[in-house]
Amino acid sequence: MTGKILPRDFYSRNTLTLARELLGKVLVKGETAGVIVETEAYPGGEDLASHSAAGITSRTKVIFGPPGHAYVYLCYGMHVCMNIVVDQEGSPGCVLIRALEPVGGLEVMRGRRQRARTDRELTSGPAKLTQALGIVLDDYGADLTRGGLTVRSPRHHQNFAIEVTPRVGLRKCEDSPLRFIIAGNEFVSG
DNA sequence: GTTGCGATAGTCT
DNA sequence: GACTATCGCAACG
Repeated sequence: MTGKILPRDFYSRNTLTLARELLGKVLVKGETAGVIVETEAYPGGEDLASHSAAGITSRTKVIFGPPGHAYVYLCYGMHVCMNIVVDQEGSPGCVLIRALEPVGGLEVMRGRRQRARTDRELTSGPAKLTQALGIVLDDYGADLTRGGLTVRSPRHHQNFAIEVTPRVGLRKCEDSPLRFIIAGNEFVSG
């Protein structure tokens, strides 16, 4: 179902490049897996919507560390969202994973997301996909090049068109075109 | 099918 | 003490 784990070097490029490159890659946690079909870039620095714009805190420190790690945080007091730390150590940058197309462990996902009435609702949103894959706050800082939470190449490469739109759910910098989706994919969020 | 709103807790001012 | 990178339910059409 999935190919090789992506190496550290893959992640040490700029944030916008990674937001595009991560589309079509496979996020794997335990026996569950999904193809990344929607991402958002949070470059830090000048981008005031990035959590890292406020500087290094206990929550954001992983974003300033080496790339290829997970930045997991709690949103609205009840939802868990997952980012991938990118760019070189010392340069803040991360990519929010907003939607997946489930490709493995569907039965496990359905068990974790009883509210989902269709398979589309399993992973068509940032907090839905973490619930479906069993990603929790304890996965903060996890190394994505080894262990139970990894990102891999797809076994069979497919061509697809990429669409760019503004990011979702922001009050700051809401017009910046930093959201990337696989055009026409059914599992992209609404 | 669409719109509106309440829940809930960690983080920073 | 305010704010939040969301979701799901209820009430419409």
